[in-house]
Formats: sequence, structure tokens, C-alpha cells
Amino acid sequence: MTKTLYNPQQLEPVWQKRWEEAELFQHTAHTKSEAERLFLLFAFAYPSGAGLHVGHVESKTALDILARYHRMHGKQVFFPVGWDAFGLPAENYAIKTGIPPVTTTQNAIDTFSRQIKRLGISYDWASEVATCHPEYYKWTQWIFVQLYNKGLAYRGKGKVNWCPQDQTVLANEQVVNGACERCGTQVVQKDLEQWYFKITEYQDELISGLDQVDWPEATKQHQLNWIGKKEGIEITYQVADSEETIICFTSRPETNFGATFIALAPEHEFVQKLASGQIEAPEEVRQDIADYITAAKAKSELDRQMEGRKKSGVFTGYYAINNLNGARMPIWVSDFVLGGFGTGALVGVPAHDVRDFQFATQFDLPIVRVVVGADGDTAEVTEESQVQEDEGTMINSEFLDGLDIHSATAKMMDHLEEKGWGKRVVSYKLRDWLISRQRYWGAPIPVVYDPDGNPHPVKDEHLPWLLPTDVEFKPTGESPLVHSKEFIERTERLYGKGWRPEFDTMDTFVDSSWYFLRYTDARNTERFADPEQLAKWLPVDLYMIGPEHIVLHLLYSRFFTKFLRDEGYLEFDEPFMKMRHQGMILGPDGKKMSKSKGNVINPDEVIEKFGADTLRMYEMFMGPLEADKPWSVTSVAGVYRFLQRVYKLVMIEIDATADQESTELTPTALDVRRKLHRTLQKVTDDIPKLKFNTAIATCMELINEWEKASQPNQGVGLQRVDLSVLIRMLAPFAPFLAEELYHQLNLSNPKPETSQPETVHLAEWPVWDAALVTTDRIKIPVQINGKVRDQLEISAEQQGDTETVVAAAQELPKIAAWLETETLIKHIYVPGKILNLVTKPR
RNA sequence: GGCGCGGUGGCGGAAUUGGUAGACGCGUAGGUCUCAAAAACCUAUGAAGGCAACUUCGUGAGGGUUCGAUUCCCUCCCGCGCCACCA
Repeated sequence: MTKTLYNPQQLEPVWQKRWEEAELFQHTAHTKSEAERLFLLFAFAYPSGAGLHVGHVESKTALDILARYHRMHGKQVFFPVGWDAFGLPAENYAIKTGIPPVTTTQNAIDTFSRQIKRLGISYDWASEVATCHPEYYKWTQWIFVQLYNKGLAYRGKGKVNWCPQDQTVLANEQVVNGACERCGTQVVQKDLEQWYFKITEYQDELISGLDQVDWPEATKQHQLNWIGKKEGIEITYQVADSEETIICFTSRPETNFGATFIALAPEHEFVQKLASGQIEAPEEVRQDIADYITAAKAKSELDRQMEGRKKSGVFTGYYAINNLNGARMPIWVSDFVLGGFGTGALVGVPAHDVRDFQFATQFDLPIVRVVVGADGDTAEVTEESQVQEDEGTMINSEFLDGLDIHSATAKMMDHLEEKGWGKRVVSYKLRDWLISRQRYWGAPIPVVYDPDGNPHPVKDEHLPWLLPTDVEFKPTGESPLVHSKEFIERTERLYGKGWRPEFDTMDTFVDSSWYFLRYTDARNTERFADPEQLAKWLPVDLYMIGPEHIVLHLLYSRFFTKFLRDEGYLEFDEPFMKMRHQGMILGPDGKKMSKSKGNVINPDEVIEKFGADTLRMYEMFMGPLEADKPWSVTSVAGVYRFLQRVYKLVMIEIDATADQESTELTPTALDVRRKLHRTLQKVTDDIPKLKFNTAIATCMELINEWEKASQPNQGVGLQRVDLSVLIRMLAPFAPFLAEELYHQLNLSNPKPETSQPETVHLAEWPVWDAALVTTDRIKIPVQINGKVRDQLEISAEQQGDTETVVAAAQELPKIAAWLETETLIKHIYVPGKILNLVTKPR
């Protein structure tokens, strides 16, 4: 009697154990095979104490399906796993509980590993890496030293974002709406000496390199916006009655005849000099400016938002001369001018920039129109709605009058350069990367200071520069490492009396900027990876990564890649040739899952109820991979039902057809076989395009048809070859079920072919039979005036014969009825696709 | 404000070199089985009209191109994401 009860809870752990024992997908990095290679990369995750999330399941499963599919096509697939294991949560947890991060992190990794294995993800565990392991961060530190030696890692004093809660510096990117991205506390500005990586050295290549890669357009756009390259001109203005000059960056110099003021950021040198008295000014002006600087500094990002777009400022008493027309433009200080952009100084053109307009009206500065827009308004600009920022024609601008703004820009730039009043420049938003963190749970910055306070990189033989363990976890405002006796003693022992270590650790983005390189040679103790290994696998063929990492991680990884290439370690420019993003799995309420909303779906519970195959397949079936999709508790059951039906159907079929190999197929069975091959064709086509939802839908159609054609408890009389095709086709999606059925099928065969592999996952991907996917009868929809009225069934040979098709269509009763009241004017026939009869009423 | 993405049944979604809109799944209704329920299975299911055959309408709104538009063009509306006083 055939077993027809699908029991995933029982069969899945059995196969998981066998695969693990057989090391089925292990040790692929150093393979000697010359087969086509494929590096599939999953964005490694932070192992949080909360365990695996359904969102992780989606992207892991998607790549796992690809990995299995390509392996079955005979390719060498490298599909490694690792952990972005340093970071704040573990340290904050340690502050709360006293449990060291190394312990909680290892526990979390263990939990994640168990869950991932239960899911049947075919990772190569032999190449596993964790950024917190000394064998890993030794090379993170080594890369730091290489950057240092090339002058690309440097110490700089600067205004930094400081989170009072986490007691650490944050990169600009980690400040969200003026608050710490981790804890939500308002960020304040602080002046500190910090370590930076000079990513700006590569800014142009970070732009041009995007042309080489197959990434979603939106992602490229994000990167471009972040780098923020803008071409413009720096105009030098003489300050009247002074030796000083002020340089302003503008991308719209053609409006310069309309310039009526200069505004400087509070950080601007001229302003600083005024405040300190280096530049002469009446005492009350000096004091006002000094007060303004202090007030601006104290303002948090939140304060700035609270006061909205309201402009504030102080007049310096000085004027700058506009060389074009000799106009005296008052010089103001205002915090709406950003110290970090351009030169920290702007030339105000109120008629053609809303912010400048607001400032001018606030302080009664003149407004001069120099562009007439599409609305033809030539009047004085007195309302904000009249401010003309778009296309237009120049007026009141002497030699520019009558030109459109674009040619005027070019002409003005030429003019300014000729006169020596300005210089074309390119401006970028991208800043150097601040990597210092006053935290414990990270890779120590491998730097020691001599007794004079000069930095020196830690010597290679002292790497890894170990993270000390004799520390206390208290939020003290400085790195806990400051209080490590061992750390300080180690430095003096190795470098001499009076030397001290750098107490800061590195931003975890440093760790994650090169892990994909390490994967290829994860146990190498001599190099970060063997050149041969790197050449063999890189660049990555497909990177699956959440949209939240679009900007920073990718930018930093690309920077590291380009740097290591320039150092001669790599031979490619871009690390990730193709990239795709998985969408977010939302809660059943359509909102982002979060503990506080109580809408979190726990993958463990789904597995317990339905099994891992159902969880995997449901997530793939939910919709397009890249879309955000809400979880549906009831829809999961639909996928479970499908797998159950597959199991039952195949088991019945195995039983019924075991000894009928030589028998001819019945017409019904042949129809099912045809459907099987059409399905195979579609699935084979969909998987590489990551269209898993439609691939699964097609499989469901097949099972529906098959079931309908079946005799109760007897199947339809298919042969072993057919069952084998179905099972192999389902293997990437439902690896456990497929393995079980594969073995049942082999057991049923009295004479197993000797070449049959032990596991379906090493079997060959089936090939669809071209003869079976074509049909000899086809149906052509017949339209009248673009509306389908009937279908014409003809033989495939006839489909090219327009005369016959049109004639036959007119014979159709429904069409004939329509033609009784309509006159046929013409017909449009797309062979094999559609026939449209164009008529007019009689 | 800038950049990007999207809008199709009760729900998730299919279908675009322009060619049968709503595949597949969920939900719902009715049924089979059962003492009953659950599970499973069967049938129906875009809306309106009609006993029915069928007809009309229908892919955010309005125009346009076309024999034919969810798909292409124009003008809007709405939602989401990211960045945001970036000169």
C-alpha cells in the first residue's frame, strides 16, 4: 500500500541530517573543476538575538533556488555564508546584562545556523566567516594599514555627529532626521579628532563604474545622488575696503546680474575671522556674529526642522563687489548656508531661488529679475510663487539678454574664466568616510601612538591586533578599551614605554566592505585571500541584498575593491556585476513587521506547522521578489495543500506505473506529459529571471490538470521518466519533498540505472522535449472591432494561411451572426495570434 | 522641494517588441463526506442586466495614437520609499 500522507515534519529533518553528513554542498571554493563557475552572494546578516526573520528566508531561498538550479545544470556554484557579527546591539545588551558580546554573538550565530539548515539552504559552510573572529579582522586591520600607507586613512579634526545615548560618533549616513539611526536619540555636533578613509579619492570612478554593472536603475540613481556630482563655477568676489575675497560656488552663474547679496555659513573662514577680531568690525557687530555662531552650533537638527524654512542671519557690515556690474552686495552670515557644501558661501539671487527669495524678503534685500519663464511674467518678483527657477530667457543681463538659460550659463562661465573672475569646478556631496567608533564590539583600529602623540600603524607581525577582553561594559563616553590594562601593557611591551594604543574601533561597515573577498579563501592565514582564488570566483555574479543597503555598504565595498585593485591584489573594477533586491515581507496588516505592532511572523512556527518546503515555496509564491508583500496566514495553507497534492499524486503514480514501463501512454496520459513539458519549459525559463512566483503558478496548473485527468487512486498512468522530470523540476523549490519522492521513485524501480546519483540535488536538470511542447491544433481568438467574439480552432499548419483563416472565421456561427448586421471592411491577422475583423454597421 | 517606485476583482498577484485582462493562490458561497465539526474534495466566483443564449461596462482620472491600449504619448490625481535649506 502506497504511503499517501505528506508528513514534512517527519521527512524534512531526516534529509537535512543526511545532506549535512554527506557534506553535499561543502568545500566548493577550492574546487578543481573547470565547469562554468557562479558566485552567488547573499548579503550577510547581523546575527541578532531575535533569530531568523521571514525576510531573511525570502532572499536566502531565492538564491538557494538559483544555486540548486545551476548546480543541476552542471555549474560550479559557490554559495557561501557568513556573519556581520560586530556591532552595537550585542554591546548594548552587554551593558544591560554583563554578558560579553562574544558570548551572545556566538549564541546568535548558532541559532541562525540551526534555523538556516532547517530551511534547507544549500550554503557552503566550509567557507563560513564571521567579522568578529580574529582570523577575519586581522585582515580588516591589514587593509586599514594598506590604506594608511597610501595616505587614504588619515586622522582629521572635524565636526562630528555624536549620539549622547550610544556615546559614539556616527557617520552622516547613520543620522536619520537628526537622530541616531539605532536608538533615535537627538544627535549633537562635537569637535573631535577621528580617523577617516579617503573615499573621495575614488569619487569619479564610483560614478563611471556604474556603467559596467547590471543593477536596478533606482539603485544606481541613489548612488549617484549620494555622490552628488555637480558642475559649476567658483566665482571670486573682492570684499570692498578689505584685502579679503570670498569664493562662491554656483551652478547658475548666468543669473549673476541678479545677485543681490552674499551669504556665508557660520563655519566660513571670513565669519570666524570676524568673530575672533582678525577682521575689523565694530564691537557690537563682532559680538552679534559670535553669538550667532554659538547659537547655530547649539541648534540640533530637530531645532532646525522645527523652525522650518524661516531664515535667520546677521549682516557683517561688509560688501562684496560683483565684477559684472560693480554692484555692492551685502555680506551676511546665515545658517541656511551649509558649511560642508561648495565653499560654504553662496551668492544670493532672490528672483531665481526660493531660499534666496525667502532670505531677501526676510531682510529687505533687493530682488532683481534676470530670467523670464514660460509664463511670460516680466514683472518684479514680489511673491514667492513668482520665483523663476525653471527654463527661461535672459533679461536685464547685458550680453546675455535673449539667450536661453543654458547657453547663457556656458557664455557666462566662459566670460568669468576669461576675465579671471571665476573657475569652473566640480562639486561633490560625498564626504570622506569617518570610521572611528568609541565602542568596544568592533575591530580595534590598528594604530599606536608614540610618546609625542604621532600615530604609527601596528606592525604586520602584531596583527591581528586583538580586541582585549579585560573591559567593563559601561556607557562612559569613551571607548571601554581605554580601561583595558592588557591593551595598554601590550602596546608598551611591543612598542616601548610611553606608547599608547588607539582606543577606538572601526565602523562595522569596514568589516562588511570586503567579506565577499574573504569567502573565496576563508582559512588563509598568509593573505586576505589567495590571488588565484580571487581570480577564480570574482567578481560576484549575483548579489542579493535588501534595499536598505543600497547606498553605504555598496559604496564602501566598491571603494575597497578599487583600492585593492590599485594595490595589485584584484584585477577587476567592480565587485558585484549583477545585483537584485528582495522586497520586504510585511505583516498580515500590510505594515512593516515589528514587535511593538505584534505583527511578526516567526519562521520557526511556520515550519512547525507546515514544514520548511511550504515556508520556502510560499515566500517565493507571494509575488515578485523585489516587491514588498504582506504575509497572508491563509495563503500559506494553499501552498501546503499544493505540496500535499504533489506528494499524494506522485506516490499513487509510482505505485500504479512501476511495472508498466513498456506500455504505450494513453491519450490522456500523453496530454499530461505534454503539459509537463510545457511546464518544464516555463519553469526553466523563469528561474534564471528570478520569476519564482510564476514558475510555481505554472507547476500548480500542471498538478491541477494532472489530477483532473487521473483515475481516483490510480493516477493517469505516467512513466518513471515523467515522474522524474516533475521531481527534478520541483527540487530547487521544495528540496525536501523532492528528495523524498526521488528516493521513493528509485526504490520502486527494480533495475535502477547505475548512473543515477544518490540525491536529486546532484541530478541533471531535465530538458523539455520540443516535440511535446508544440500542439497540432491551435485556437485563434476572433475579434470584431477589437472585441473577442469567438475562437477559431485550426490545425497548426493552417495558421499561416490568411485566406483560409479569415474564411473559416466567417463560418463561425457567432461571427456569422455578427456579420449579418455589419459589413466587413478589412481584416488584420497576426498569424497564430489573433484575427481582427473590422466592420461597419449596415 | 528633489530623486525613484507604484496604482489591475473582496485580498496577494498574472498578462507588456500593443493582440483573448484577471493565470495561480487566498477568501467567499453552495455541495459531497460526517451524528456533528475539522480536514479533504467538487462547483461557482470582476461588475451590471437577462430565465437563458448573451449584452454592456471594466486595469487611478481625463484626453490622444491605433484595426486593437493594463502596455505607447500628453495632462492630472493618489499612495509608498529614500534624500532633503546641496546654491
